[in-house]
Amino acid sequence: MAVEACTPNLMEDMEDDEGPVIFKRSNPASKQNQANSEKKKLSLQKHVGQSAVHTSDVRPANGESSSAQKGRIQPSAKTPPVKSPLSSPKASNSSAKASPITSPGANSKPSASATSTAKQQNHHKSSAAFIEPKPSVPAAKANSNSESSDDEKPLSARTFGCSSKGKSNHANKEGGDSCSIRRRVIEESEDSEDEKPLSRRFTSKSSLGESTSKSYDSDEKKPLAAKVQQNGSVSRDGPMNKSASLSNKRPPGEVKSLNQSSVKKPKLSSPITSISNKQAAVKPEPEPKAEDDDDNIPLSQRGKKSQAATSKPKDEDDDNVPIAQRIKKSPASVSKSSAPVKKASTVVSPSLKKVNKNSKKVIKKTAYTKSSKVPPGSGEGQKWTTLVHNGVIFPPPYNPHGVKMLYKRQPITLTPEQEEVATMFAVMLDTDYMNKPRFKENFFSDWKKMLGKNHTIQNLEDCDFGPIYEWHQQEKEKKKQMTTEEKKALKEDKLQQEEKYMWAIVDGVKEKVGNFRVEPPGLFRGRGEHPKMGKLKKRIRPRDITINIGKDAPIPECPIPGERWKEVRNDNTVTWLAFWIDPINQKEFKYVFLAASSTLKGQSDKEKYEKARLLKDYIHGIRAAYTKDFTNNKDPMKKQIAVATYLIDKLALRAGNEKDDDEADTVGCCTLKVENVEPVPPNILKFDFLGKDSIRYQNEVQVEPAVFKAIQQFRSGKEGSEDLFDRLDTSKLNAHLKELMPGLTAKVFRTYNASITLDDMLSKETKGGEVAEKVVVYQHANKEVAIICNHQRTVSKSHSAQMSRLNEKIDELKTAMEELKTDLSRVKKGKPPSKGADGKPKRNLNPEALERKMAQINAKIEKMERDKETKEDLKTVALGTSKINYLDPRITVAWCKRHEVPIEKIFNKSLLAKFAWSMDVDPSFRF
DNA sequence: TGTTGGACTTGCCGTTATTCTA
DNA sequence: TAGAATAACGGCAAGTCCAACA
Repeated sequence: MAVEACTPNLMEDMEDDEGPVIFKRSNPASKQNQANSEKKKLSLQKHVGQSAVHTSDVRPANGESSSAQKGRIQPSAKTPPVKSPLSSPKASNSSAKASPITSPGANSKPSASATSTAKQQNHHKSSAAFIEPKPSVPAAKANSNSESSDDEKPLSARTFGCSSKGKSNHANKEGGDSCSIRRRVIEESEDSEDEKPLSRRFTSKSSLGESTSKSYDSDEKKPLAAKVQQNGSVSRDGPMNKSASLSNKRPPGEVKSLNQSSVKKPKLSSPITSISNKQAAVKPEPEPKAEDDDDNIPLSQRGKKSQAATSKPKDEDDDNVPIAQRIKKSPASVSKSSAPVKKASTVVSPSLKKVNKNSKKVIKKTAYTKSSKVPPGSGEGQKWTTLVHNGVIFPPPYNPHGVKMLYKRQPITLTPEQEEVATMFAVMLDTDYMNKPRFKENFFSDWKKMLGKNHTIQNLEDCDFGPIYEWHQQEKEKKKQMTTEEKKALKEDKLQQEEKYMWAIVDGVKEKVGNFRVEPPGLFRGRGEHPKMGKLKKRIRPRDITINIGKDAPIPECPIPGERWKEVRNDNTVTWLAFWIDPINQKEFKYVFLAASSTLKGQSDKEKYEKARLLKDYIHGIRAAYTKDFTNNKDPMKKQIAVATYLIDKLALRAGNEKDDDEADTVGCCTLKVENVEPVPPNILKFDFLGKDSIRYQNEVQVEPAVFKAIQQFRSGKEGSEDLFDRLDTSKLNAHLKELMPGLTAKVFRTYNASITLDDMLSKETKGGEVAEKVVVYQHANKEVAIICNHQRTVSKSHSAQMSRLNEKIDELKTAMEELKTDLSRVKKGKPPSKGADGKPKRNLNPEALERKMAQINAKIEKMERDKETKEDLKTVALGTSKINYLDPRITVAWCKRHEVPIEKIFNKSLLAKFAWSMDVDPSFRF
């Protein structure tokens, strides 16, 4: 089906695609604004809200309903209003301005520390259950891989592989030190220098990349190297220093500047069937390449095969092969893969059946898994047979502090309910939310309802929450001052109270519960420019909560006397233990699930990765198919689907569901607006949009000319705020993807590309050496994945201080070095050493001793320089997210086994528990 | 066929615990 | 041993995606 797509032309284009790739990300630097907290506090005032009393939701528990129920399904109990112990006398109005709060201070938040020292439950059972019916590893197929080799290449291989120069752009926005990581595919790598931002730049490709081929065969059989000498701290220096660039998140205020329109898509929605009947499942690579095929191929050979396939100049390593090039890469492979695709062009299933000569094993392997989306009651969607747990624990009732805030400089007496909400606001005085008018408006609007329309407080501007803020700071300080014993006692006390809620018994197995604590009331902290930020998140009560539990299990006792659960269900087709309606968005729910380490979660995790691995078998055909479609297809919807799939695959974009007006205005692939993608001739696309969590995505990518042309076409005649893909939404896209591979959805590409990138980089870059060096290789690969997925983090508040300290130390060492040099030359001439800074004569050392000292200092300086570089390099890259969500742990475990790296060097306790199912993977496992 | 409800995963951040360094 | 740096943990917001419903 895609044969035609692979025209020589295209191939050429693809080659171009190999240029340096730079990830560009912005730096919102929202935190940076903390520095302004002083100023912020000066202007806490805001507008008057409304009247309309509405307090019942926020009142403290005053149980009035009957005692704990025994029945199965209980209707929610209605609760009469709670009498507030304190009346709210009217405070006198004075015209004076509210006094500003002066003390800055740490961010505060109702802490819910709860250090649950998770007793590790036995995962043996569970992991045993997950043990794959490990297919006997097929004989190495050292041949015929050319066709698939490229397809299986991770994105990074294309994007970062070729000496890409990571560039960092620090664009200061709103006083924040925002910067960006730019990834791009422009030929002239040198130009990166031009783009160098204020701060440093990093060459994104380290020397690591050079060690492409190395056989790990010899290591394969070795046991997990717990015995390997650990080298202490993981050195972050080394090759990884060089990579990428920095970025910061988008400053809140900048959101608007992007003109993200909130215009919602009037979807044209042509029926998906129009695609379906033509596009058939893309057959996986025909060769009987099992998931583990590659495992047995020495890396060196793999390297060779891909090189052969590309027949590129020697120094141009395979990393640099772009998607399209892979598609075209081995003509043979293309035709091979395309044939089945064509063949399959009638129906999905036949091709799939065929496919599953290959994927049979996959299906078999995942046979233990059940579709999670089967109609309840059908029996097939069953998630558990018996489920016992103790429900949830509620935050303690509000304990009034009695500190009076000021209104027009006069102390105001508030009811406990009013005071509670005022306190929620007061403790946020030193956060960035105080710079957001919407936050304050929403807060005041909700609070005003509680105050009542005749209350003295009529506007936020005249409110001075300073006294409450100060009180809160003092409380924090007191807590800090507690002795270790006191803290320990508190902790133990808490643990004791919570212990019973921490566990559930699922099918007879004790499993940890994830979030058994009901969320405390507070002010909603939406991310980005969320329209509902600042709204009151009311206190959740038992009557809001639906419990899910086994039929024969005892109903959890309602922990608040006199109240009862909203409902008790016995639904074994779902995994949640409890839920309540999200008080901020009534259309949504908050669930209580089992912890990540549970069998159920592990199972679905494994299914996720198996699906992504399955994509490896199909990816070649899929790429060929979309290439053909965006090149030749005249049907606008198909063309859009093809381009969207290309972007999702190439850039790891998210699907991009439609959003309501009451959500932050962010986009994903399907919801990109015209203004988010700027075509720059000849074939560069500049992306700039706010993605999930309002994290800015900035990137310049060289794309295939056909894609470039298509984008221009999709844009033509549209306003900036209109949808780029007006014929498309995620359901259509996913429906289409499912025709190409069973169960395929947009997000699978992210998992696939992340995992295969890790696998690829680890295999290419791991050399011998100390454990610490190998760990650095891992971190480097991890970082590349994080960049691909645009996983950012806020620059820590102390980052610049830390950098300055490092610089100071380096300077000191350099000065000492200079002195030693002088002394050495003096000593060599037979003179005494110069006097010290204190004017006293220094000890007379012989030249050898001086040289030794100099060497030591030099080593120190070098280490510090590396630390500095690494710190700067990673200051905006979040490595954890991909590790937790996108990287198949089996890749890591197998690599650790092969290279005798203790797994604890890579996975912390939580991850070890979460990935217990992957621990017995064969060392030869390859994604 | 589009919309919505529902269930789940993904993701960033603040707090707390642990480790490192002087 | 204290304070700083870093890692781990947990909270909760915000995505994805499926299927029932209108």
